[in-house]
Amino acid sequence: MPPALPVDTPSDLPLGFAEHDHAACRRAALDRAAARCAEGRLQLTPVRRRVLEILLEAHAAQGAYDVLERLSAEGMGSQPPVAYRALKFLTDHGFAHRIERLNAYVACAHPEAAHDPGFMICRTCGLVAEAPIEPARSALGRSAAETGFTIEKTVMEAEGLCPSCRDPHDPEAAGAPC
Amino acid sequence: MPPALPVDTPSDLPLGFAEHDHAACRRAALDRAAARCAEGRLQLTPVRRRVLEILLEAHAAQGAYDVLERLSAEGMGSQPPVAYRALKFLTDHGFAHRIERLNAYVACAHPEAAHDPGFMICRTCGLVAEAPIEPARSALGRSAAETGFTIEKTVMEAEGLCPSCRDPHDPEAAGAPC
DNA sequence: GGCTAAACGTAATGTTATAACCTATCAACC
DNA sequence: GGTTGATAGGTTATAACATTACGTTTAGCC
Repeated sequence: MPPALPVDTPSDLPLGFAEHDHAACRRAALDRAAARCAEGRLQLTPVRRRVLEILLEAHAAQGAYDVLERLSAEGMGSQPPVAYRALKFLTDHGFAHRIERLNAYVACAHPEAAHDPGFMICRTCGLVAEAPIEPARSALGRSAAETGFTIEKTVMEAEGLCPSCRDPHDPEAAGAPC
Repeated sequence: MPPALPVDTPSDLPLGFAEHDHAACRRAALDRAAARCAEGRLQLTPVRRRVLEILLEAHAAQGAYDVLERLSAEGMGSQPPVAYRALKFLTDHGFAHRIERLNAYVACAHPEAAHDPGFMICRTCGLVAEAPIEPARSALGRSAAETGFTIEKTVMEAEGLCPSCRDPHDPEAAGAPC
């Protein structure tokens, strides 16, 4: 068995596509969320914590009803609002993001700071990688500036093939297990 | 009554937010679509044509069921697949786009050529302006290139306030009637 | 005419999301 | 110690969005 990989990815790939010690990755994200909640007087209640854990299980998006099914199996509520309320808390506070293209949710890969996220979604393996975006520097941001449009929220999602799915046999192409 | 405005907007605002002769705008879009269909052996059937007309009525997004209701009132089909099939035809061939953020559809503002669209969505008046985007030059495109991710489709949507809704009394701020 | 492919009509169902109302908990305050 | 207000959770019902499946019609072609 190989030694545990560091949480910070050795390659320059974004977290979703890079091989890494995911158990540590999950733990770290959960700890950061707990710390942020403690600071900000936000309540990381059992349901909210569990939903975040479920989202953290993989760098892939999960539907609200998938999450609900997991909760339900564990006796934590069986009706849609339970899942939607927890997901709203997590997305409102930046612990998770909604992927509009998929009507689904992912844990945030950079929960340290507020940011406008962009996503790369692999249509084959379903992995989602998050890239921080500066709206002002995006193509759409430039259009908005010219137009006088005030951007409040951005949705930036690209769908396609991740390195591993594109070149299944290329060892250079990352190592996320697809 | 003022003379008709030219279809090409006098200001540098994108179509959705700029004052313009919308009747001419609609006619032109419909004519272009008809021409493209004739060239490409695509059938612009009555239902498809009517759905495009409905979408062209305003530079705002309409839900599939809004469209269906209109069709239904005119005796052109009353079940969801009627609307969804027509919308799929229009979006597949670039005559319309889907706005993921709104689960809704807009007529394309630049149907001459294939393009990756970006959108500015005003949360107050609902107007949607389309900006052509070059994915390769977008922030997400640069991330993808570094990552080795192959982009096949992009979703680029900004939600916020259009010039008119932000500065309701400023005559400089376009003139789209909100 | 008979064939095929594309489009359409319709019923049923699947998937995603929210409204509305009530209860539980807990801390602040008098 | 009881009242109050804020926040979270439980539950029912329903709204909103989308697709599957299957049969019929239409248009073009041999």
